[in-house]
Amino acid sequence: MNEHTTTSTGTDAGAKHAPHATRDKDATRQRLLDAAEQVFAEKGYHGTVVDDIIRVSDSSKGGFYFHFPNKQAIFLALVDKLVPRLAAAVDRAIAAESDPVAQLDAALRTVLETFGRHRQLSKILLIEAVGLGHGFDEKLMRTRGRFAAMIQDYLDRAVAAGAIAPQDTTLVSWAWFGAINELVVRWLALGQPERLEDVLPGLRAMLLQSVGIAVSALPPERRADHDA
Amino acid sequence: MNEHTTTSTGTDAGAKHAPHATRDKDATRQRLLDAAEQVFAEKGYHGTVVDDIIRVSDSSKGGFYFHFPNKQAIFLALVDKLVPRLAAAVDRAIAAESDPVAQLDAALRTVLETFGRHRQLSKILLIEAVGLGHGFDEKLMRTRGRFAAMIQDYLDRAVAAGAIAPQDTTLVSWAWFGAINELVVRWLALGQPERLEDVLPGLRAMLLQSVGIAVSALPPERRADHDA
Amino acid sequence: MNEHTTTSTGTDAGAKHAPHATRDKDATRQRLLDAAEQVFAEKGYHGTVVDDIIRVSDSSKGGFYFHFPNKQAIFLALVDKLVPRLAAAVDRAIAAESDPVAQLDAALRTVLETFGRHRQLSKILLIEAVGLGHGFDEKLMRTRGRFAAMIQDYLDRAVAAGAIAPQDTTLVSWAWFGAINELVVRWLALGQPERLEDVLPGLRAMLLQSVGIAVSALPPERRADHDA
Amino acid sequence: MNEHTTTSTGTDAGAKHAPHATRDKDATRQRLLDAAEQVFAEKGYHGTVVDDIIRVSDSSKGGFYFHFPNKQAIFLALVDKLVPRLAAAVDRAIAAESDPVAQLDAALRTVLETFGRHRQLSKILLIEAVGLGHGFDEKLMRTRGRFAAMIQDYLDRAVAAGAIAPQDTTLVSWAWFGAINELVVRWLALGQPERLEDVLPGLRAMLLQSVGIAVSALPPERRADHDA
DNA sequence: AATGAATGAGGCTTCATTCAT
DNA sequence: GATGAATGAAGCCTCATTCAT
Repeated sequence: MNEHTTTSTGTDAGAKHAPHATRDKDATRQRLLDAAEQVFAEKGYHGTVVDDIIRVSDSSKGGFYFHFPNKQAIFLALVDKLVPRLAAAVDRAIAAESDPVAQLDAALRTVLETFGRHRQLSKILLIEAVGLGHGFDEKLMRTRGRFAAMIQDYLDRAVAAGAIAPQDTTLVSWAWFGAINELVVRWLALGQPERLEDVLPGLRAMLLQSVGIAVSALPPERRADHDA
Repeated sequence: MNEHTTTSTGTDAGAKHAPHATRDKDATRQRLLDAAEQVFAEKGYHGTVVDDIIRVSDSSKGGFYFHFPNKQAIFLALVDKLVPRLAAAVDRAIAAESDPVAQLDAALRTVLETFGRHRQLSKILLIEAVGLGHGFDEKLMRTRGRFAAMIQDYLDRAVAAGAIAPQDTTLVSWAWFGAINELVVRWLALGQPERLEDVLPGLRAMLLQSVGIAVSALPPERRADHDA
Repeated sequence: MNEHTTTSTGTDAGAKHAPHATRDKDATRQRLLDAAEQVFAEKGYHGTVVDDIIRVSDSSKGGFYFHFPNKQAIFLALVDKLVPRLAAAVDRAIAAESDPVAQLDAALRTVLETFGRHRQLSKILLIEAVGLGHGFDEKLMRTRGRFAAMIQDYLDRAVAAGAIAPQDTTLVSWAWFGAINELVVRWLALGQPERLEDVLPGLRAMLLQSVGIAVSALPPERRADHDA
Repeated sequence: MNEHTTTSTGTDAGAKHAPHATRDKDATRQRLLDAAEQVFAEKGYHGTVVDDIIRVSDSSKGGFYFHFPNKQAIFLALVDKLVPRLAAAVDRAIAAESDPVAQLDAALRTVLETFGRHRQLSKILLIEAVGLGHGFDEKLMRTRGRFAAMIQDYLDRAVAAGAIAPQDTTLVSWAWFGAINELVVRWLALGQPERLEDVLPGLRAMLLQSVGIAVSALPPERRADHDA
């Protein structure tokens, strides 16, 4: 019934006299989001019933509908929280490097680590959000497009920098997204490879080569072990 | 798309003495499958109501449940019909060529043409079948794995033939599948590019390069026009 | 119990040239009845689906509805076959004796042996036929009433013969029927006692005493073992 | 018939500050039970549709399934409410007397009066609950066994008190139960005799004699119509 | 007589959402 | 803000029965 370790707002003790106990309100909302994340990842969107979220969050029907207008809304709120987070992390990683190859390394590592660390979010973003129909589809494609755009942006800058030859970066960016996405999904669904990060060396090589950047001739099996 | 051509007895044109009136049974089943294909593609799995299929197929509740034990079953029947069809077509295309590059060209062309021609099947296979939960998930991953295996098989033979360097073909095959898949999904959801086949040249170049096969330096925009 | 070999008409070999194979017709009907008996006893009236009967009888929907207008009809046909059979057997047993006590012994033994031998019929008659609603209820009460009437008839004759004192034989006959019925049901449902016939001595004593006939003072535990 | 007197909170007449609005919840549940009692008695278990109960109780589908997991559950809830009620009443009646004969009189009177007053409950308990299949059967036999055990307990005490001779009280108790049961069923189904209580004298005499207690030749209460 | 595909009314149950407290 | 009982539209599926062959 209570704050269940309010992740986000539990620490700033200053806000003692918030009007109408804002803390608890936020806490409830957060508990609902946490529960939703867990249940959606576990049972999928349609497999999840609002009561599941209520139960796991230890709140109530009324509480749920006070914070979210409907089931779809909490799902989208979840997605909307995840995407910018990941996007920002990738942006930061890229910005920290200057060499295109190093940038790709950094970005890839960020993506894989993020997904690797948050199975639940990953499932929601990459699996559960697919095939939902209605307004979901566009939402999802916009999300995917956003990732593709980030990749394309990176590629375009690489082209501009002369690091790679001019090419259809739009197409390539979607293809890259698809490739990365599939490996994550495989990991989520099949548990292969054991550690998601293990796909990094092979994936890196493949992507670089795909845009014309020669990769050292080392056999990937070798690299996989001591690369990073 | 609705071929109605009864698979089993399609050859004897006269068909005077159809044994056990198998004609009508198969025809009804086919009408149901056709309707299901249409409705599932349009509304998605959960958006589709059994009554929709009944109505479109112009049959009845009882008829539906006579032929399929439940809603899920007809969906899987659909998928199970599509996958082998596509797989066989690709196999055939590959078998018709001997040069690895030509094989990839042929396979890719087959895949894109097939999907391009059958929007509905494509949506069902690549979008609707995702995130369905239950026993669906494994089913889907098995399907994807099957395609990945086909790609890997191709790649392994290319390695054996010395056409490409040894590498982690498992990883690459999934990545390829993801890349191709994503471009088809984009086309389905966003309508870009207008004709799915237009992704062929760029995709082809990208994939070949990704495994270390140098592709002529022609800018892809150029090639797109007279390649194919 | 499922003789499949047409019980009723199987023997008169003369009827070779019956019009339109009457033999088979009756055989099918019998197969359906046999199957119905089995399935009704197993699953109860509502738990039984017509398809069950079809399957067990190895016939067809059409066949079923050719021989019986509906599900209810085959059930009633079953009951209507059983009741006269049992009634006649009891009548015969009674007629074979002249002493009232001997008559009761004979009748009781007949009833218990019949039920004991035909669990399925018993279940249908005494359990499944109860609480069916509709026109069933009256049918059932008529059946029970018929048995009660038989008992009353016996009692009345005993009264007339001076074997027992005048009393409300209507009431007693229903009570007797209820008592016997309950012991059979208990055996059917609980399997107690192991052999239905084992209730005979105790039941006999109780019934006789209930109408004022003194029974030998032997403790029933004793009698139960070597009486029969 | 519909007492609506909430069992749990019925005593505090003021009930101003009902905690957690338990009032309404219980009231709804009770309305559903009342409605179910009525409809089940009228139409039987299978003849009753959940919608009937909804309508009569003036509640809603959701309300029904909020209070009971399914149709079967409300039926069993009904039975589970009736049996202990009757059992307790009988126990009380017996405890109030010391003489075995007086005890039987009291118990019998209680049973017949209870059933006589609650036709609906009686029908549910003695008729509708029979032949329901599934888990119902055991439930029912347990119920019947409970009544039989009560009777047996009474008889055993009578034996111990030397009021009746040692005998197979298990068998007799079931037989008694069957006899009583049948007379009630007859009254329910055939309306004979007009007042259920009218079976008392005859039944009493028969039961007492059945265990060896001589009943005075006095017509009990004039011997019910002076025999038939 | 028999076959079995087809029909469709109707049943049970689910679950997103509302609302009085 | 929170609670949880109540609502009811809608979905899936069953199954007795019909009917063309």
